[in-house]
Amino acid sequence: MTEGVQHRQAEPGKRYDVFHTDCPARAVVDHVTSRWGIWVLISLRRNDLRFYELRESIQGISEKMLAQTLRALVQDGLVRREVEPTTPPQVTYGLTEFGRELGEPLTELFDRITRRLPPYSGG
Amino acid sequence: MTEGVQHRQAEPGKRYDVFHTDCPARAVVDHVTSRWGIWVLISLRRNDLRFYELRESIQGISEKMLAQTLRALVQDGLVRREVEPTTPPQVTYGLTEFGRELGEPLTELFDRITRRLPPYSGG
DNA sequence: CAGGATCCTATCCGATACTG
DNA sequence: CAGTATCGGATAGGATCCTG
Repeated sequence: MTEGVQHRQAEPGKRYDVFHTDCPARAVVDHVTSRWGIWVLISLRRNDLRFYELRESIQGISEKMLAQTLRALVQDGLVRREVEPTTPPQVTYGLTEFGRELGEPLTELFDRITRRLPPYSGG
Repeated sequence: MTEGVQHRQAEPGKRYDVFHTDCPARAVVDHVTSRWGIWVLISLRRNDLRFYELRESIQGISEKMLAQTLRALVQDGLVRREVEPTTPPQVTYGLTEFGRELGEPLTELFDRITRRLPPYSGG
């Protein structure tokens, strides 16, 4: 990290850094590291997916949380949403360049964890 | 922290990965990406810190959450805890090799976000 | 299929008080 | 200093029902 990041204090008496909650980056960090955000991002790294494909890929996620997570990620500019006006309607999600940028360290993180912790004793 | 992971059985032909399981890696991911986990890890990358130093470094964190986060991270083998039997007692926290391994992508993630989102216009 | 609205519970997390 | 224990408000998140 940039060494000076933490103490980016603005006013005396009011300590003010990214570790605290006011920084806009903090919101992105929160979304990315939210319970489901990381999985959505990693899932979409491979290829674009539709809503139900995402839901199946990330088993355990509820539709509500998927929609909510997706919305936050789209707003943050990490995920791109494409609606095809067919019948029935198809919505495809994919990563933006920013999303792909963040997907890398996220995948690396995930990778390092699983490399160290064998997923299943049975294989 | 979040231990309420969906229990899912392995079915033949069914994809079974860390995305939707009680895989041990999932717990680590949850701890690392917990509200405070990432900041503790990043803080400790620079150098070892004592409890109160961590608390001051990560402004906004309560003692309860710091202790709780630290405990989880120590249990996961990411953080090392050293007690010096002095008076008053001193406890120093530092990263294990595993912790340092994970700190890298975490820092990279954080770095890429802040690089894109300038923390403060006035800063 | 893709999601919004609602209800409700689990948990997170901060404040406070106390211990060694 | 370095925590632990407890309480209570806030919120995250699941289940279900409903719509275009």
